[in-house]
Amino acid sequence: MFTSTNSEMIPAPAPRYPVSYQPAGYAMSSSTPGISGPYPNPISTYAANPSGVITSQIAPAFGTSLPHPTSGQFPQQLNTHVGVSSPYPAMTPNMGISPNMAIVPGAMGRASDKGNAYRRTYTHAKPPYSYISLITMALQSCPNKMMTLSEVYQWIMDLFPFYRANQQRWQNSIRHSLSFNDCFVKVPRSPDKPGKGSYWSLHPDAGNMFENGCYLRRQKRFKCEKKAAIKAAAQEA
DNA sequence: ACGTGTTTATCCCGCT
DNA sequence: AGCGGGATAAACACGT
Repeated sequence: MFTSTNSEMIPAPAPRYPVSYQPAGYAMSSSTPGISGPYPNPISTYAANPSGVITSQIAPAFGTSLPHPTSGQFPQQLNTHVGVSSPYPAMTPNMGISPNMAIVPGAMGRASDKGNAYRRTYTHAKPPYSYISLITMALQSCPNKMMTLSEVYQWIMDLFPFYRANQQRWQNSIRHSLSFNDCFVKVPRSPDKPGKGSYWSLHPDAGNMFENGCYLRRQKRFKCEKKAAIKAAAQEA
């Protein structure tokens, strides 16, 4: 799919987005030895012209894979000796199975796993990221750092098969997160780009909420003082 | 009608 | 136990 590393022109599938943005390519990497996580690797975005031809590759904001959910480190920082495509450090044979991993029948695994009837995979497990971090990653992956609600949904579903089910439940949570958390701000559509819903972006003062920390839980919730003051005044009246 | 956005409520969990 | 952050449910308003 979108896994080519050279710069030749690659015909893209029918663009889902009118803007010059395509979501991450998918690389299930069944040939990758060791852990074959369901997460795409690399996570890259591509600019495509209106006819759907990719014109350039945009450097991914989050490196070539997703950050480790608790250390914030990327796989290549954690592990350089195997081609790990999941956001976790590589497993060694005696590490056991992490609680976040699902075990599915149909072994592949690395050579040392031969005889093991199971393949380690995250495919059906809930990704270990909070909705806030998922939204943040989605927004940061986009060249202009803003997305519509439906683009956020699509980004999450493209990357995490888990979220292709029970959409009503988690999408409600996404809307709640966007609206409730001051770190996300609505950006009105420009008149030349009519459509449904606003764009969402990260509050400029929110900083990098997950930079050195945990992708499950922020150290502290970002609160916009101005917004709080307006809210307090409204309740006073 | 449906998607989007806001708000309130409740539960859970980890931390102090 | 109290608190804060997050997940989920649900009611409601609004615009297309």
